Formats: sequence, C-alpha cells, structure tokens
Amino acid sequence: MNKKTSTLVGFKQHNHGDCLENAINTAEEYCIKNNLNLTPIRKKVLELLLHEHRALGAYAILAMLREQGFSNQPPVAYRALDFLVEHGFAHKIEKLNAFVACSLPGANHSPAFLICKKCNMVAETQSSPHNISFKETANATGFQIEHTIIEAQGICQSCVEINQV
Amino acid sequence: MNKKTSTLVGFKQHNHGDCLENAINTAEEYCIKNNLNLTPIRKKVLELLLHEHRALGAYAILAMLREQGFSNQPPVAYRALDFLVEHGFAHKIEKLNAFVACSLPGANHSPAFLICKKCNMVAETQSSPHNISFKETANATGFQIEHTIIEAQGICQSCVEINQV
DNA sequence: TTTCTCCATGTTATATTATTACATTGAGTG
DNA sequence: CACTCAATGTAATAATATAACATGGAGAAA
Repeated sequence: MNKKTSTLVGFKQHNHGDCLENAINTAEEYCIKNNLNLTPIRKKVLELLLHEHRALGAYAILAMLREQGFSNQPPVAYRALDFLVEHGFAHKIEKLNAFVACSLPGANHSPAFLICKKCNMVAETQSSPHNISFKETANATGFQIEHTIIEAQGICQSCVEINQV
Repeated sequence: MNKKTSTLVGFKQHNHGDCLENAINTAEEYCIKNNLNLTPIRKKVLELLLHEHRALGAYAILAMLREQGFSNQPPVAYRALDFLVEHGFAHKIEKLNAFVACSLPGANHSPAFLICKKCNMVAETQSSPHNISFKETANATGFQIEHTIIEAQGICQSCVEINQV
C-alpha cells in the first residue's frame, strides 16, 4: 500500500490507516484552532466516513453508530453530518443522497466529484479554474453564487478494465 | 413577447404563453421524429412544469395531476418525470429533489443551474466549454464521464435588489 | 456556590421523497 | 383472433430528512 499524491482520491490505492489518522489529526487541530467542538459523535462519524472511504447514506452511518453504542435516532446522524459538512470535513453527494469524508482537508473548497455508476465509488477532485468563469458569467447577470455543486457520473478506470476482461 | 436569447433563463421576463406553447410544440415534434410517445400524462406534466416555470417536487406535480383527474399515486408522477428527464424535456435539480422544464430544448445538453436561495427560482444556463477541461482531466485519469451535474446556489438579482431596498 | 445560559444530545413523531411489485388496459402485429 | 408490449392503475413500503420538545452538563454570571 502506498500513499496517494494526486488530487484524485478514491480510485487509487493508498495507506488507509495513515490516511485516516492524518485526517482525524488535521480535523482535531482545525477544530482547536477555530474553537469548534469535535465531540465524540462527530469524531466517530468522521472516522466512519474516512474508514469506509466511500459515500455513506445517513442511515448507514446511523446503523454503525448504533453498533458503537450511540443512539440510533436519525437526528443523531444528521446533526453530526451537518457539522462535518458545514466545516468542510465531509461533503454531501447530492446525486446519491450520501456523504463522503473530505479528501482534501484544508484545501480551499470548491470540490468536484466523480461518481462511478458501477462500484459507486466517489472521487473528489479540485474543481478547476473553469469554475471561476462560470461564476463570473453568473455574476455578470446579477446572480451571486455562493456554492457550486459539481458531480460527474460515469465509470471509473477499474470498472472499465473489469468490463474489458 | 419575445423569444429569449440569452442562455440565462428563469430570472427574466418573457411571454409565458408563447414560451409554453413553443416548448410543447417542440416537444411534440421531437417525439414524432424520434418515435417517442408523448402521452397525455407526460404532456400534462411537461405543461405543468412549463407553466409553473420553477422547480416542482414530484408530489407537487402529483397533486396537480390529481386536480386534473389523473391518478395520484407516486409512480404516475415519477414515470412521467423519468420520461421527460430521459429525453431532455426536463431536468432534475438534485439539490432540491425537484424538477424543471428544460429552458433550452433541443440544445446539446450539458446544462448548469443557478438556484436562488431566497425565491427558489431556478435558471438554466449552458454549461460552458471550460467544462470540457474538467471532462478531459477526468478522462486522463481513466474516469469516463457520462453526465455532469452543475448546480450553483446563491441569490438572484431580484432578491439582491429586494434586500437592498 | 448557585443559578443561568447555551450547546449538544436524547427521543418521539412525522414529513418528504422514491421505489417495488403486481394488475389492468389498449393499440398495433403476426 | 390472440399475442405482445408499452403505458397506466394501484397498493404497499422503503429511504431520506426534519420538527419539536426534553434532558444533561460545562462554563459564565451573579
């Protein structure tokens, strides 16, 4: 296993233990710096997302929380997810109604996602500068963009290769 | 009134009756050409979307269908919407779990949407050619994009102005 | 210390969105 | 005529999400 370096995460091998630990550490430091409360539930949900390393529905997370002894009422999961999404530790994939841990923590966030139809894997990329021009076009017409969702659906390399075998 | 010329639709005035009629005619012609069956339900749903001229949830559509004497079981609405989306007469706004009539019928489709947080209006734009670079980047990594969702949330000009009064 | 306040969590109930599965109908074909 | 197939009718339920109010506990204010 190796550490991945590309901005493309999710379709590549990497040292998962390190990746998880790094991400948690980063989140903890960020929370201390910004006076945020990374409570046990919130931390656990982030860990689950990092560990699974794929998009999870709120109810899947809820089931895992229950296994860990937390309450299993929907608001428990949604609140933790809201916190994580609000502060950039996780993202919601609208197309899947599911959540993924942020792969580029700390990055100035304008992520774009690649969703594989076959394996359901989600890869996070930096949204490219093209986005800026979109923003400018909209702004020119008087629309003030605050947040942009970019989600591409298709087939990842692994699945393409499997199909070809 | 005028046929609109900008790629920005939805936040502008226009002759709504004409716009609706044109769109329906276009859809009918397209269906005949392509051997598609624009049944009464499908046509009615398209009319509703065009008439409302905003994003409608499936259940809002369903309620309107009932008023028109159609069955009001969810699959009735979802099936019609599936048809319309599949053939490009409507789009699903993932962020809102809602549907809008296509504003640029016939256009080679890669739409992007502007969603106003205040008035919930949705404007459809052509997704710019820069988008291609995103596609190419993904393809270069082996991911084959089939469809891209672009939805920007923010505040439309009217709502900005209202706020400023 | 005591009380207050506020954030986080617990809990119940319910709203909203979407799909599965099977029955029926009706137009066009062989 | 009866077969087929797409479209629709219908019932049931799954999956996702939120509202509303109660509880608990840490730290501030008195």
